Amino acid sequence: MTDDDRVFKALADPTRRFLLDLLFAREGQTLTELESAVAMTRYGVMKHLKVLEEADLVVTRRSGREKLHFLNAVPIREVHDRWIDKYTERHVAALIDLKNELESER
Amino acid sequence: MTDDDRVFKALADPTRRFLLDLLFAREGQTLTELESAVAMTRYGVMKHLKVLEEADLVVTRRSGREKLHFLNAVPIREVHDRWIDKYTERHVAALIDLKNELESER
DNA sequence: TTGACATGTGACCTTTTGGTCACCTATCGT
DNA sequence: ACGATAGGTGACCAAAAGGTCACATGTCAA
Repeated sequence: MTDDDRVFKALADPTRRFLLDLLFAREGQTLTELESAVAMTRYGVMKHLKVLEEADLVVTRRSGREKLHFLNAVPIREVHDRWIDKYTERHVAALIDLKNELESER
Repeated sequence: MTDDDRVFKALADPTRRFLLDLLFAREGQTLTELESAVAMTRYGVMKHLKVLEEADLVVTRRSGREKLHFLNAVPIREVHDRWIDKYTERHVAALIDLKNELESER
């Protein structure tokens, strides 16, 4: 499995995207903190965090008995740059689409 | 299942990303053409294309007995703008401002 | 030092996903 | 008209993913 593949697969699950949202809102949360924010047992959250870690979307630091989780945006940026930009051609395409959209509404 | 979810799930599979690559390289390919480019039966490709269509990443047009497939980058851009930029802090402010400006003129 | 707390592991189950196949319909060219 | 060609459907199967649980280790704090 390639790095890209791991990242895309990790992003495919809504719970995992929500965990990233939580870490984006506040870095350094523990498993227990994250667990309390989703309707799922600790074990489910652990599995999701493991997937995110293996995709390098989350990095961790031990602090005593706690494990702190941090969002790492680098893989997202890489996927973004290597793959998504190719299809979005943003600055030009967005304007063209918007123009068409507005014209069709007249 | 939300639109976002469908798009992320569709992008999670490497074969589907490859199909998008193929359509990016040459638009309007038929099922048979696409099939010949991947190590899989026609039925497998059909299933993947169905997932891509349901995510609106691929749009189609019938032409006689052929079905032509086209890449549609709009959902990718939406996911990109709504979700990925949040983590990558890209410089898209100008475009977004312009979009908002144009939209407010409606 | 001992009980509560934070995390970890492996087995287990269910649902989803990826893929194939038999069979079917529609359309083209001659 | 008719064979070849393009695409479609539903059943089916194996593998992977999502989730829970029993049990286990390490760490804090009084």
